Amino acid sequence: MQEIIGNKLKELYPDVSENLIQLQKTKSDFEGDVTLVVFPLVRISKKSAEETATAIGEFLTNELSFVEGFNVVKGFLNLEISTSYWLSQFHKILNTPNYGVREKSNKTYIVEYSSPNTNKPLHLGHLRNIFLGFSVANILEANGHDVVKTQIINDRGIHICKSMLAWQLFGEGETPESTGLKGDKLVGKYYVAFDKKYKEEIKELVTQGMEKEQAEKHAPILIQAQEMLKKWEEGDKEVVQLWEMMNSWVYAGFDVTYNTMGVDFDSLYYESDTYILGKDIVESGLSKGLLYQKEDGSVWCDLSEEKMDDKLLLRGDGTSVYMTQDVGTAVKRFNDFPATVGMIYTVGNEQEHHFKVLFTILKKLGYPFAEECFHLSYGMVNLPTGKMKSREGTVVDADDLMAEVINDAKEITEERGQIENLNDQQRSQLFQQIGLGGLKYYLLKVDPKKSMMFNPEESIDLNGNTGPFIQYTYARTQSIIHKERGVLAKFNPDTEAEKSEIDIVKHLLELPEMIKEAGKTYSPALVANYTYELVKLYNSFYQSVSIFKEENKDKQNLRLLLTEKVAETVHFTMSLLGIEVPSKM
RNA sequence: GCGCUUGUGGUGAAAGGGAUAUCACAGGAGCCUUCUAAGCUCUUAUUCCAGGUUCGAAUCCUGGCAGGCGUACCA
Repeated sequence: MQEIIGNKLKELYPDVSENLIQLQKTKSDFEGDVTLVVFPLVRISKKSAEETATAIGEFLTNELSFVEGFNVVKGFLNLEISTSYWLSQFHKILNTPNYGVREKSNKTYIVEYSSPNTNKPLHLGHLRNIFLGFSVANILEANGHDVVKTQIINDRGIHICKSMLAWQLFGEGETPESTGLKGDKLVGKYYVAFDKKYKEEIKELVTQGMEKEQAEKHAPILIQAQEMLKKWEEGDKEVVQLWEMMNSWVYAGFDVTYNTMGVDFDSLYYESDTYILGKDIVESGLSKGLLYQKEDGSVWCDLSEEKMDDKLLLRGDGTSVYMTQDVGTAVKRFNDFPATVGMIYTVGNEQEHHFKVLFTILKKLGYPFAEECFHLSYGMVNLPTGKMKSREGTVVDADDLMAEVINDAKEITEERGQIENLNDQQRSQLFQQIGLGGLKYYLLKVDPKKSMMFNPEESIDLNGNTGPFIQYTYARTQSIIHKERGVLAKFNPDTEAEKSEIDIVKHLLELPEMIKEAGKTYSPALVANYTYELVKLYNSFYQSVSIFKEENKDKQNLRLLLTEKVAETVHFTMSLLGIEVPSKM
């Protein structure tokens, strides 16, 4: 429509350019469907806004059959568009296969999310991260791109050795099997055990008269952990074996969590692999003179031009830091997937500086893909009690939280759901869909940039702008669709239509643009808001007209088709958020 | 100190420079003999402050104020 009106306007004012034509939805307080903002055009028309608007309104009403009338309010030209126009647009939608999905672009995007440490279980913060990354991957796919979902697994380093050591010291041979604990939980338990012992030792040293700072460096258990790390780097057989065993526990535990979450990955990168490549790259960068070395042998990247502090890439003793490994990972990924035009790092905003530095270093090392890296930064999830700290045990565990929301869903559904005809397996699937749907929607509907407060006591809402509300509406559509068998005839675009029906059509027409925008801005929140808006319109429609009591077949048909299309769209957009929709609830 | 970022009804959020700022929750008033009331309809209440750019600013710029994050030979 933008195009048609734009072209028409050029007949009236040959000088107008595309960007002067601002069409938008008419606000609900005014008559009309589409509004042209005429202020930008007054320079060309050389008349007042009101006069210009009236002139254009008259012109368009005469020239375009679908413009039925117009009104002018303070320089805004509200155009009234015919019902038949909207219905013909709806007809087009019905005939578009995979409406909303864009054509193949032959471009590859890599989306990284989760990227856990292998020394503790996943927590609430990971949930926001993973749901966000997973959803962005889906959105990019809907935009026609090939997507590689990946993560970097931080499986080595001093923090990993800490839980290994604690297990060795206090574990008495415990295994997930012997304890019945999930592998990641068991390992996490020893990470906490390490910290407890460590703090005790510090306290003891301080009472013996040592400065706190010194004590923190000289606690025997820390020294032991550092020795273990060294042994690991040297390939000590026993340590590596222990490392492999405990990591395998953690992975088995993570798999269970990912499975419940309904997310997956296409490729995995391990820090234990990529840090070596990182070191090689840094050394070659040094020999090319792109990096510099200090007297103690440490290697740095000069960032003074960028007004940042220089960044260490290799320690004096030749060991690597986090950044070294990240350089290696990035290079490896672009080698593995040469068609990549974008790499999205889903990582919390606490690491914004880190990624700024990373991308700068990659650029300085001469990798053109540095331009294609993007840090999808999101705000922290806070608790009413303050910040989550894993060592202090103030985290909300991912598994626990999911179990809790699923249980909430169970209670509420048993109370008011329509589940008489479902068997046990179908019921538990439904509870999971609702509980997780609520949780995912809750975490995704907010702009990722904003930090958020999460109250586990109150858990998640079920009314209003929530996942279950959308799921509920979907279930309604399904119940209608199940009854409609045989009723549906061919669509007749010449029928009459209610306002609530046209409103749905208008919103459906916005789907492709929304998908595009969400892909461009990596924004699941946009998808969530769109879907919410759609089901609200549908519920309003649902309440105001009857489908099966309608005697006019064409009208009834339109309502059924709208129901089907809304259902299909909700299914699609919710799937972009990683949320399932039930046919009954 | 410096850098990034956020400030919108009581609470949580929305608004690609456009009209009288939109939703939800909570509060108030209604709607089930009718396709699922986890729903619908109505109602009360909001742009941190001060300047500036613009025909037009929640949005852009400058300066404050307040919160968050960062500024490691940690990850």
